[in-house]
Amino acid sequence: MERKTIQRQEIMDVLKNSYDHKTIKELCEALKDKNIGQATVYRTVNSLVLENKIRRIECPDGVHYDYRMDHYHFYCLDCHNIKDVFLDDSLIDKLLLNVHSNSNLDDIKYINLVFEGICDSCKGKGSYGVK
Amino acid sequence: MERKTIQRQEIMDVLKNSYDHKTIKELCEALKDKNIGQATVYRTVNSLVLENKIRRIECPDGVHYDYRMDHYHFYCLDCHNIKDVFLDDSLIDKLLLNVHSNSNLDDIKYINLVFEGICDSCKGKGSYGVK
DNA sequence: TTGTGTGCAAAGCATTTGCACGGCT
DNA sequence: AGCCGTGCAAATGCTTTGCACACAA
Repeated sequence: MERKTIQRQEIMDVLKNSYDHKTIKELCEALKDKNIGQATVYRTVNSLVLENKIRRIECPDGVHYDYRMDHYHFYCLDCHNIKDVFLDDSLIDKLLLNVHSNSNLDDIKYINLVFEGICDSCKGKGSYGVK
Repeated sequence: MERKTIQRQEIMDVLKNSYDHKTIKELCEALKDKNIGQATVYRTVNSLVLENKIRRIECPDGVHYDYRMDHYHFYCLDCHNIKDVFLDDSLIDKLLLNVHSNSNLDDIKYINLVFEGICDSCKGKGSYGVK
């Protein structure tokens, strides 16, 4: 997929202008007045991920997307919010070096990394696990 | 979920004795002569993941499971095989410290980490991306 | 023009759920 | 006995696909 289409541009725009991390459903919702079919949203988002233009965030509550590739994410198991996690580049380098020396894998194209836990505001509530 | 049932034991046994990283479908397949319903497999596996007894591996080709929690995984985008990746504990500690200092999150219960790339044997073939 | 992208609707899968029954404790 | 876990089948939900048309190159 290489062509610049209106749909592709609109989808990127929604992702760029979002402060949250949208799911496919939310993307469709945000684009509903633009008359873009959900099949197009799926196809476009998939190709953007393959091109390393956007990040796919695999969370327990489903898949979310982020238009930036320079950071990772934290998912709160209590409130289900996603927070950005910026890691030092040097640490990522060490990580890749470690993978290489321990497993002899040196051609890594993508890192799927999500931390799951309890965020600061939820820790105060002490409600995790309470039904 | 706490009870020791035959089904729960059988499912753990299959995972323990597998060298690959089974999907739900493969688990059901391996258990088909044991007369265990797929709903039970789903329910049991989900609770085992929540209890941190097994690891959920989110790959582009679907979800796989590993009965060990002491390592991470690499997914080959070409041959779709999954390889174990052992990371130094000290590095994981640094990772968590980095998350804490950069994002103020210190209650992390689970790390979802999958490296995606081209494995050694596929690199030789040079067939990645060729249709 | 030519082939790729799009929309729509339907198909395809993976996962969850309702319900009655069975088996741990 | 009481309740949780199980099996079955159906329901749900997410994602992909077939096809005809539209549009970027």
